[in-house]
Amino acid sequence: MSETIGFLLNDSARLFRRAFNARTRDTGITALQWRLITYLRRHEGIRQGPLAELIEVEPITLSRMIDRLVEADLVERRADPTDRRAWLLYLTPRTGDLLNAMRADIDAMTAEATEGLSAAERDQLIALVERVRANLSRRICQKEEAAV
Amino acid sequence: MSETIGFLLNDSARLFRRAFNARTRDTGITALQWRLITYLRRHEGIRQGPLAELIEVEPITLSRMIDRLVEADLVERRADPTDRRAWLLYLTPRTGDLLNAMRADIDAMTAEATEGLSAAERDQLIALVERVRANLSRRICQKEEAAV
DNA sequence: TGAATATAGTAGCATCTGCTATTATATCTC
DNA sequence: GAGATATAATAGCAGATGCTACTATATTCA
Repeated sequence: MSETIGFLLNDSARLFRRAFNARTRDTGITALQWRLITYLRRHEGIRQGPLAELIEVEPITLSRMIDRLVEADLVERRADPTDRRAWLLYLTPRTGDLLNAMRADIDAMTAEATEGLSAAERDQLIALVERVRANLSRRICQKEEAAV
Repeated sequence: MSETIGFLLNDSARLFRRAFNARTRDTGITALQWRLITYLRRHEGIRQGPLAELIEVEPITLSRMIDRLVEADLVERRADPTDRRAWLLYLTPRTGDLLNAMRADIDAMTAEATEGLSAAERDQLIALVERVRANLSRRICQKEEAAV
């Protein structure tokens, strides 16, 4: 039993990304870009820093994802009038159409990934993985607090 | 509820990698290198192709990971006497010591990630994620068969 | 045997990720 | 107000990942 939960999660996540990207390659949107956009849609006008914190990636990671989305005309950076260091993030008109067009694929992917699981098992899976995520998330915060 | 299981898995896996790498940085070994080495230890003398298939990554992905491990003197590539295209992979003497030294950290990480879960819940989590992984793995195979 | 086909591995390109360090701007403190 | 400190974002570097295309070698088949 040397297969720990960490590596199991990593494998599953990677296989999911691969399947997702294979399915949506013609749209030019990757799995993680789609997910970032869905977050952004619910927080239009947010700065990069808080968005990075929200999805719990490093600011530089987000910065580069935004670079590509701006390049693809899916996201717009507007100067923050109250702070010249900061950008405010907005979706472009293109984005809504793309999200809608991809929605069915996402749902199908999710269904395939959880095929054979009962509704109760799916709920339980999500609940358990969320607890793991919370544990790992909490560790980081504690570490930061300890450093202060 | 737009948080699908795929993205949840991805987040958890990423946070696990981050915590793992922060903890083992002084060893120079990343989470995924450690995991590759543990596979390799049980299959010394294997070729790159079959090992890639075993851990279900693309051959080129494995090839580059092996490059780095060779560079770090943890893995050795020996020419296959029966096929001049192929390499046989072996661990170096350094590797065993490193694995033993890291074992405690891995176990601690896993414990932290599943903190608050009962033994039964941990088993269930692993069982459910394994089913998801199997689903996603199977999809690829079906696709390949369909393509033939 | 020689040409067609298949296989083992790698190169180029791109995305995602994070660490450390840096720049530009804002805030705080004296 | 000026210097110290903090913050928003980015640059350089590196690892992990996969796609397409390629090279070198092996196998097959005519």
